[in-house]
Amino acid sequence: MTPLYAQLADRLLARIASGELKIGDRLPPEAEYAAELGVSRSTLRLAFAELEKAGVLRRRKRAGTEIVATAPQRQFRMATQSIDELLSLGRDTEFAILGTRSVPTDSVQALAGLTSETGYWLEISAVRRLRDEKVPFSANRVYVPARFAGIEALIGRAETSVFQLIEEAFGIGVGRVRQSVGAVACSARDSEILGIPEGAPALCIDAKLFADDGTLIEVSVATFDPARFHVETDVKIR
Amino acid sequence: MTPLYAQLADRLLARIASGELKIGDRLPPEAEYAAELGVSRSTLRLAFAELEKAGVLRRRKRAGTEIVATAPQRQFRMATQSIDELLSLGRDTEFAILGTRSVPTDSVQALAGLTSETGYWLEISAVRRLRDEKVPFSANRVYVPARFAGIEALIGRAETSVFQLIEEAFGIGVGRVRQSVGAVACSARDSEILGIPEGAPALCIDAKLFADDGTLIEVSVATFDPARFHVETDVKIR
DNA sequence: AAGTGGTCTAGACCACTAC
DNA sequence: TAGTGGTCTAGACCACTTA
Repeated sequence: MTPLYAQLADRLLARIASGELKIGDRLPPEAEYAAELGVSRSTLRLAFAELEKAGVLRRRKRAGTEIVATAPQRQFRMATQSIDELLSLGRDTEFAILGTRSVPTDSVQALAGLTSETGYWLEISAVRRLRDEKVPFSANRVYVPARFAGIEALIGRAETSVFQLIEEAFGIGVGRVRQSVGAVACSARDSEILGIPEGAPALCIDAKLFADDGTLIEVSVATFDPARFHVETDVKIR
Repeated sequence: MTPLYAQLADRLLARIASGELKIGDRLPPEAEYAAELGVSRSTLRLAFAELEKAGVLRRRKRAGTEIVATAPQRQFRMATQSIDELLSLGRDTEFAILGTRSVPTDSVQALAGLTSETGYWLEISAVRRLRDEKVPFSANRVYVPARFAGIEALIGRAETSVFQLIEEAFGIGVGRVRQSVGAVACSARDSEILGIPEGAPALCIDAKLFADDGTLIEVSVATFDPARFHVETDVKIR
C-alpha cells in the first residue's frame, strides 16, 4: 500500500487539479485540518513536507499553509559535485595570471548594467592550461568589485580560480552561477594566446558568480579553443 | 536555539570529521541509538533525514544506516522549470521538419558507441526558428532508436520538439539530459539554412536525452547561429 | 498579542529485505 | 525469518511571525 501521507498528498493534488483549490488559497491550520481528515498531525505534516518539496505548498509560521502551484514542479539537479566541475574545469588545470589593473565600469561591455561601489573594478587577465601542456586552452578576464580588490595582494596564490581566493579571503561562498555560452570569431589577442587563427571559431563564456545573499562575487569573460574545450552539462530531472 | 535534531546532525557530522566515524561505518539501529542519545526516535529520524538529504547518510531497510560521505555534499539546482528551458528553447520557437530517413549506427559520428536494437535509427532533419522570423536560428538532426520509429507517422504534429512526441506517444518521461556545447566552423549545408557564411563560427550542441530508467530517448545534433542563440545556465548551489 | 507552524515525546504496528 | 527502517498516533510545549 502507498503510505497514508502519500495518499493525503495525492488527494490534495487532485483537489487542486480539479479546481476546487486554487493558487493562493490557504489551507486550514494543521491541527484542525488533521482532525478534519481523521489523521494525526504528524502524518499530515509528512504529506505537507512532500508537497512543499515538490513546490506545491509553502508553509509559513503564523501565515499558514498556502498553495503556490497547481502541480508538482519539475526538479532539475545537476550531476555535479564542485563549482569547478560546474564550470567544466577539470582538476588538472592550471591558472596563470598575466596581470591586473583597475578599470571603470563603462569601459568593459561585460560589466554593463552592473555597479561597483567605487565605479571601478579589478581586472585580472589570465590563462588556463592543462598541467602537462604549454599552450593555454582558454584566455580569461575576470572582473572583481572594488570591495574584493584586496585579493590583488594574494593573487600569486590563485591556483585554479579567482573565486576560490575570494571565498577564502572573505569567508563567503558561491551560491549561484549564471553562465552564457556562445560562439565567436577569435580575436587577434586571443588567437596568439590559444594558438588558433584569428577569426577562427572560438567558444566564449560569460559567467557571473554570486554569493548566497545575492551580492556579485565576480564576472568572468573567457575564450576557449573549441578543439580542446567544450561545456558539458548533465542534468537529472525530478 | 537551534533545534535538537539539528544539533544531533551537527554532532554526528563532527564525529565523522574527527575520524571517529568513517565512510562505510554503520550506525546502531534507530531505536537503540535514540535511547543511547536520550532522545525520541522521531527526533533522531529528523536528524537522519537532514543528513540523508545532504548526502552524508544512506538508510536502507534491514541494512541499517550507513555513512556514505564525510561532509555535506554540495547541491546544485538548476533554476529551470521545463526541459525546453533547460535546452535554452524559448516558447516562441517553432520546429519545422525537413525530412526523415533511416540510417545505420556507423554512418553517424554522433551515434558512436550507442546501440539501437536493429542497428538503425530514425533520422529527423529539422530547423528551428522564432515564430515571427523566416530564417531559422538552428539546424537540427535528431536520431531516434528504432524502438520509437513509430513516431514517424505522427511527425507532422511535432510543434516544438521530437522528445515531446515520444513522451506522449510512448508514455515515458525524460529523466536525464546530457549536453555538450562547442564551437565549430559552419558547414556549407548549415550556412544555407542559417544564413551565415560557410566557415563562420557557429555554436554546436550535442544532446542526449534519457528516460528515468536510463534508456536512450533521442540523440540530437544541432548547429546554431551564434548571433541569435546562446546557451544560458543558471545554477543555485546548495 | 495570539494563532500558527516547529519541535519533541513515548509509544505502537508493519512491511520489507538482507542475512 | 527476524531485525530494520517506515509509518502512524495522540498528545505537549514553544517560538516566532504577522495580522
